[in-house]
Amino acid sequence: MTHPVPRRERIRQTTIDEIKTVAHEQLAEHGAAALSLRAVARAMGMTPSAIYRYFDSRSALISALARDAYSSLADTLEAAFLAAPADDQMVRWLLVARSHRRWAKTHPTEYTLIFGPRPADLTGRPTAVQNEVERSVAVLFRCMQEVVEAGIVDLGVLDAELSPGLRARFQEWDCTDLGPAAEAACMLVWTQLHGLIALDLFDHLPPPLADSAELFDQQMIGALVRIGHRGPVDFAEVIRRADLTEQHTLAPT
Amino acid sequence: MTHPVPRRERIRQTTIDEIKTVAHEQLAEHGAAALSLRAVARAMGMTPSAIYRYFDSRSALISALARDAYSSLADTLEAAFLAAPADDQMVRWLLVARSHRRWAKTHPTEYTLIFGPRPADLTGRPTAVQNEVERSVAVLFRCMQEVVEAGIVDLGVLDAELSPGLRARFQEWDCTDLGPAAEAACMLVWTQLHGLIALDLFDHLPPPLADSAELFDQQMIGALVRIGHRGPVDFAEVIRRADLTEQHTLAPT
DNA sequence: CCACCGTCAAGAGCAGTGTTCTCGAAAGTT
DNA sequence: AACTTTCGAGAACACTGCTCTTGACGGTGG
Repeated sequence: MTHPVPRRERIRQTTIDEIKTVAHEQLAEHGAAALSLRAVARAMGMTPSAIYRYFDSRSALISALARDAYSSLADTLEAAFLAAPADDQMVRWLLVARSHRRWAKTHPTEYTLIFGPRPADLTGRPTAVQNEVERSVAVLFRCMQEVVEAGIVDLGVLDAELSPGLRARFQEWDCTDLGPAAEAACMLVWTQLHGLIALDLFDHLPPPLADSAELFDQQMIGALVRIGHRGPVDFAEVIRRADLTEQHTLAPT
Repeated sequence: MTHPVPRRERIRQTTIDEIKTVAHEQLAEHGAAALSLRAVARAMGMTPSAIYRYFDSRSALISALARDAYSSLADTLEAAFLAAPADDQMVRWLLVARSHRRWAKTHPTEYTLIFGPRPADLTGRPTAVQNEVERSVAVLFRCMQEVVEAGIVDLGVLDAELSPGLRARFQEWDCTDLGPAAEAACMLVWTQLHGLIALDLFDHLPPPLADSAELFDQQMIGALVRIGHRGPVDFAEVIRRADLTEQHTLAPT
């Protein structure tokens, strides 16, 4: 049988992958700023100049790693969404949020690469990255949509809070068929999620609260509930259900 | 009259200040990672080695800048708190939050220096930085205390959400005489505030929402109100009052 | 007044970096 | 077999943070 893809390009792709792998290790160890092309080349028995056959510059390499990071995060979120129970929207949201936090904790350097200052010279992004990030927010939107449709939260309260100008901005965004209030709700939980993860990851929380999964759960459930809950919510009960399904899906690996 | 402080140390302090000033400019222009000791020395007609008489290393310089940034932010917040009307706790909180956002927008590199990944090798911090950051959170606590005492929000709802373990952690924190629920409330608005500012500053918001003061106001008021509001709140009215006092205090400069 | 001594700045130098160039060897194509 | 494209090596340039040594200046004590 013949190879549909030329042998030349195949081995080229493998070296590209090897470069990215080695670079990924260096990045995970010493941080993004300390990523050295020469060190990467040295680690894989190459000359620094040879790397330039595969990446135009150091920034290009980091950009590629950043794109992979975006993709990895999106994969994780989608997987969490699909693995979560479809009939319990509250825990589904909590599990998605948890997987986001877990990913950030397991891939700290990638997280800073994505959400840190200036995403590593991602200037020339021909919607390559954009697609990946939209996959992530899509998961968030689906969670929100489910929660609203299930009648768990009422967007009426939040809708009343929106100023005309802000509502116009949300309508201009319009990346879904949900209304402006739903988009505002997404932004709300989104900022809360990112805020807590970032503060935690960068050691800006007081010691007793650092690395606290409980604080995260409480804030994430609360973020959803406070949008406009109908009736009281037993936080502990939600957490217990989430823990249960998580053990169920994580155990048989 | 004689100088109480020796002339020697005085001129030394001025050169230290000059180094910090020049470094600050370079930092503001090309970012923190691109700060070059040689460039700083070149800009002020010095030799690179001479700078080592004043700063042990490049990290030491950046740490010094970071400390100043912390101090600057704390000053800004305290000033905003004092300038705000004491009888309108809701707008007082909004004005403090706004000043935080404004500071972040006017000092982007300093903000990333503070809240970005690994605060620039701030390993040896003998509570020097710690004091400054506590000044900042103190302002937040005072806002929360005022709002609670004024009866604007009810901590009872939030208190019911806390799990025993989480309540224990908050009590262990105990950096104020307010209860665990109040501290949880502070963390809530704190994460929301930081999350939105960080996302905005690092260009992670969709274009229609980028750099939106309206979104910020809505989220900040909402964060406070949703903790446990008594009766409906007219967001537009709060914003109008805040705008008024802001024009009042900003105009006569 | 002079000698002293701590402080300062300069200069050279080391090890490292990203990047660009040229050149020879290998691989694939005709 | 000849030609072309691709690849890697090596040298070189302009940087970087940092260290060490060598003088020079200035305030202070004899």
